[in-house]
Amino acid sequence: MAQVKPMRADARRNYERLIEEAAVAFAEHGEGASLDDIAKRAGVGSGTLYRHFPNRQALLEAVYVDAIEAIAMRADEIAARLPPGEALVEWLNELSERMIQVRGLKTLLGSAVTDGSSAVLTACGSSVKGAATRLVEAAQREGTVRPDVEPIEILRLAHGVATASELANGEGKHIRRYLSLLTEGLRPERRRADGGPGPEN
Amino acid sequence: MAQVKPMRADARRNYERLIEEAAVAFAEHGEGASLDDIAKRAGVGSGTLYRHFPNRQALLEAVYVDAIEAIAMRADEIAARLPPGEALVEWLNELSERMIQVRGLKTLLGSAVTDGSSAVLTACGSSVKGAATRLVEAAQREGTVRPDVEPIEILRLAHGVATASELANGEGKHIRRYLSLLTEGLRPERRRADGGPGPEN
DNA sequence: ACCTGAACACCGTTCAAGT
DNA sequence: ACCTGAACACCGTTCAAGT
Repeated sequence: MAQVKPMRADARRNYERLIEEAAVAFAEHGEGASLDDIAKRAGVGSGTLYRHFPNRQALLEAVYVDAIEAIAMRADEIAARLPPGEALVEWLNELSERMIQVRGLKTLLGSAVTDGSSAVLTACGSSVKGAATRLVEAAQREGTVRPDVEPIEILRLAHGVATASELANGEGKHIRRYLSLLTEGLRPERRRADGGPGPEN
Repeated sequence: MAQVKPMRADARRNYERLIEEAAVAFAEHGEGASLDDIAKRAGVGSGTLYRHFPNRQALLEAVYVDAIEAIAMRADEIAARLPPGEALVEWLNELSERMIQVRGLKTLLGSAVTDGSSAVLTACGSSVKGAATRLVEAAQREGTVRPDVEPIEILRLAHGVATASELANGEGKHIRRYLSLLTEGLRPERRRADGGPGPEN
């Protein structure tokens, strides 16, 4: 299942070179980097780039799949270390940080949580959605997150928090701050400072 | 003070025609509409467009100043009708709605609340910042908004909310929902359901 | 003082010709 | 089957020449 059709040796080499150079170019010039330039740097004709990646989105995704999968896996690592509520916040923090630090990742993840997102991107974003769902539902069972919020809503709001932090300054210095302003709204109204949702009557 | 240098009649006419056509083009093709096309539709050479508007941002701003001023003025209308806390939320709702409905306005207002925003845009965004400041401070005096949040932070978060709603679907159906998830975090933790911040000791 | 529009550099995308 | 690169259409931006 790994490879439906084994690529011809030269095709495979070109494919990999393109991804390498695309990663460099995106990091250097942002997600709008010249596709022609990427092809040239990879030592292939521009037509070859289009053969492998029909549009910029496809190339962006190929470049960032690993980073996206890594984010999804971090969710479980964090969940094993922290109580559900804190784990969710911590993961959202890392997610937002990466969206700002890795140029192009924000737009890509944005399309992944958009209502009418393409089938290609749905596949790529689904592991992130899965991770979010696990964290959110655990926190809801724990009682630290409102039971009426959907995981996808939280992902979209994290995207919003990243956007807000980006406005504040280029890097992600304000993520924690904006995230805390948001999470307070995600919690059920607290009646007490101590633990346990003590029965009222 | 209205006009430092009265423009030559033809220049003034071109200036206005450009803004008119730019408004149509931005509404039709988004904020990335072809500048050359706008010049052609306005019946002027492309150089004339650049003479009046050195870059796309300048043109966008000229097209949307009125809309931006209108938003700022709405703040006072709403403040006269509702208690401070509700007024803020209502205004943020209208602000976010317009950011989504009027193409290009979101990016423009985004630059206005960005840390290192250009001098041109600062001038244009300052009335919005003023409006936000009045509403936020009134709500803080009333005790319905945390005293440690800055107006500019709330403007950035509203931008984030608009972004999140945009991901949810093209129009702004989810703004109220996402805004309420946020505002819960803007309120000081409620100890009581009844009014008045009763003195603790 | 202002306008015009050709000219330039740079894109993305396609496709006939090659291997 | 895959690659090449010229060709095309379309940008933004500049600037010499015009009024």
